[in-house]
Amino acid sequence: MKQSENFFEKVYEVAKLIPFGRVTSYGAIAKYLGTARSARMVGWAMNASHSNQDIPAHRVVNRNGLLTGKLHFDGTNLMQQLLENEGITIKENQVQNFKEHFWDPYIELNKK
DNA sequence: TCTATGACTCCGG
DNA sequence: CCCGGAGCCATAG
Repeated sequence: MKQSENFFEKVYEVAKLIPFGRVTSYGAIAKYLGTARSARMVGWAMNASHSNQDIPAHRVVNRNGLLTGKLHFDGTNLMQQLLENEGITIKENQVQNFKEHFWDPYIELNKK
């Protein structure tokens, strides 16, 4: 019970730390949280983030930069528009130059 | 208590 | 290079 809340809270915390115009992957967050094999759980946490609008879930995509969670947003292209609004180009539900926009919490938050 | 499912990833053919 | 299957772990039914 408490652990799950802590897990969710951690996911939210990391999600909030994602810089403007940057994106990361579920696996990267999971790795940072110490549950690298639970990338799916990160997605689950995002699903629960509906109650926390402060969570920029649109900045979280799969490791290919694919907007897998796009369908989980209200609109059909809301996620894409939010990202494009941050200067990120989306094509075919995919983040262009994903490698350049990628933000790895495990590295970025650790080296500092 | 057990089974099914998923906003993922990795590995093999 | 593209496609399919298995692993992983937490939540819901």
